[in-house]
Amino acid sequence: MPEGTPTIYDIAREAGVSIATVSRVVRGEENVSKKTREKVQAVIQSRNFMPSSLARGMSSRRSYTLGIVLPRLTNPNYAEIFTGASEEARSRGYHISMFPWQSLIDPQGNQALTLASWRLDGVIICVEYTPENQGETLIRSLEALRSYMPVVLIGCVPQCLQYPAITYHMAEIVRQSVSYLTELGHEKIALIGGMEADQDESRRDVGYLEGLADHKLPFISSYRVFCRGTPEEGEKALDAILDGLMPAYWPTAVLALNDLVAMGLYRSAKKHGLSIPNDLSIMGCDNIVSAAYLSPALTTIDMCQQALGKRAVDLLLCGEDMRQRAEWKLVERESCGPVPQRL
Amino acid sequence: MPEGTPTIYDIAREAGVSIATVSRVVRGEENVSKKTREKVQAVIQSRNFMPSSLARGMSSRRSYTLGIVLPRLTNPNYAEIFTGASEEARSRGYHISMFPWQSLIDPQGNQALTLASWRLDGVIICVEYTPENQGETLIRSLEALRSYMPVVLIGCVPQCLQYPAITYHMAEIVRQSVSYLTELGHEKIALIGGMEADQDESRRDVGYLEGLADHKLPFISSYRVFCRGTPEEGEKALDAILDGLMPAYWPTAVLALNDLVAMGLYRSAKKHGLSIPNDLSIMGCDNIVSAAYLSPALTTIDMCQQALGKRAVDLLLCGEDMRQRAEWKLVERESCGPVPQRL
DNA sequence: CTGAAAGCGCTTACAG
DNA sequence: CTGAAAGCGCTTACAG
Repeated sequence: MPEGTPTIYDIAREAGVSIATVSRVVRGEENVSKKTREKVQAVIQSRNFMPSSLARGMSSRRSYTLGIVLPRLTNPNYAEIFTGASEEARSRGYHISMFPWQSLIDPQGNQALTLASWRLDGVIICVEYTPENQGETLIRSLEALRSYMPVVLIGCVPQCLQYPAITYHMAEIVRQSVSYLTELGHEKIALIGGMEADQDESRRDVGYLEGLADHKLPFISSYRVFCRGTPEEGEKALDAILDGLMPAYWPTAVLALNDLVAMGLYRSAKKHGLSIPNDLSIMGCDNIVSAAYLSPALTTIDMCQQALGKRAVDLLLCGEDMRQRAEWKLVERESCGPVPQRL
Repeated sequence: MPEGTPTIYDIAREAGVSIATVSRVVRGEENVSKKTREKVQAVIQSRNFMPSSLARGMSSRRSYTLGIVLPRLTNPNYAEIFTGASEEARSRGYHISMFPWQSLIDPQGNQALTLASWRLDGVIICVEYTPENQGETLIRSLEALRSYMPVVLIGCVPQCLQYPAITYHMAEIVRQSVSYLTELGHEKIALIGGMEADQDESRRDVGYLEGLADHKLPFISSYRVFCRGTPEEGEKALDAILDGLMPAYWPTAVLALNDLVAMGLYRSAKKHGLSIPNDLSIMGCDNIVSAAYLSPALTTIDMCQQALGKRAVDLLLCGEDMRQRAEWKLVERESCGPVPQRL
């Protein structure tokens, strides 16, 4: 930081008052005479004085700053969560700052609590259930962090963590998605999903099996594939299904982990000469901006990410210790259609 | 912050040493006896002690934290910049945290320097040239901020700001894009651009006119439209061009402000019964992840955003006062083809 | 190799 | 309505 940065002492001296008075003016306290206030404000203006949040945070033990940590930004829906959280925080007089996942767990998978060092007023953590960040390290990190600041979790939260959280209810979502597809006549429905958490209600595969059972459809193991949430992985996953089966056994509908994966499925389908939705129906999840602009436009699940971000801030600040479920809705577009009649 | 948070005093007492010694161990100083070090480290471990960045920043006058402010996260390429900057910062022992645009300028367009209060070791600011954030407020904010911390700018930087910066050379990019399209035989080329900065080299429209002149093509004013960087705006912009002209005068190629706008153009084209690239070639800018998964895959300009983020950190930390140009490259995919021969 | 002391820039009771 | 003083949790010379 440059040398000349003015402090509260500089302002006090120049305005001919004590630092306590400057502090009162800066914090907008009422009990300052109009005359003094104006004098001090004039000096503040002229020197472009901005009090140090560091000093303020130390002495008041509040930073009026929240943190949010997102696993990766390449998935646009995290941007939505951030936007929602940011607006809600601001409207309540808080500032919010985003920290990379490495502030919690470093690339080698070690606990890395730089986040804790910031003494924030609270932090929202979006957890994605992947082989690396489930398990011990995550849990230990969170426990340690909790002794420094309140934490609210978003996503697929491990059972053992009884924190305030907003959880994705993936089982129910997938189950209802299966219903939606069966109403269109589909019976050969594949799931290209992720590895979600350790509790049934968060697991896509659990909801998938329930959905099949609801409609008395058999479970065909080659229709259920796990993959990561990128287009590349999605493309590979569908390739694997299609290349491993005779066309007569190809699924007529696929539920994708998320919209990015769905984009990969589009490419795989094209490669295999399948037209969407005539030969193959595809359903995404997240409703990212691009989803509406794919061709055909992607039918997907809107996870209401902005609202989610707002609610997380709300939950963090009200201090209640509860779990909530994230809201969601199915967005019908063009990528799901009636089952092909050819067979 | 919870009450029980341990401080350096707690550790010192428990380990039977002075706080200076604890500080030395925490900071990894050499001159501590092995025995003392181990004793202190054991206590640190057991208490999960994490020193306060606030206190540390105050006393050392360094935070080892950088900031980055992005105009909005809905454009995925900002996520790329952040990712690149984040990696580079980490490899140099710095932490980086993202601040929303409101930390600089509030929604009412006032200077809002909460950013300055954080006494960061430096900040990267991605500036987008829009009617709201050009002009006085931005410039005053930046000037004030600069007295608190080093600043590096990315993007379309107003002429009058002689800061270290990495600038987009949009004029040259558009000029060469026009060339690329003329090589495919196009003569009726439209530009759906933005309002970039006040200097020629940053202006798409300047490069557009140069490109047309290079190839002795006439400038047709209805082919040049300004719009914001969203799909909706892009769709409207092309609608306006097509609806305002007889089909015989429709452009055969369009340069879009960015990939999101290009997605909107896809939809407008479809609505007007135009097939891409047979009837209309479209070129984007940014090379966001989705670009490769549109149908047809989008030909675009890769702005090398991750590399850009890395370079910005580099520039910030080396402290040199220079302007650099951002690198870029044309990515040929399927959305640009030979001019239609029908006419 | 280790400790005592001052200081970073604020806020917060406490007096007046 | 205003000021003097203590304290927040560290780092940094300075002594020893």
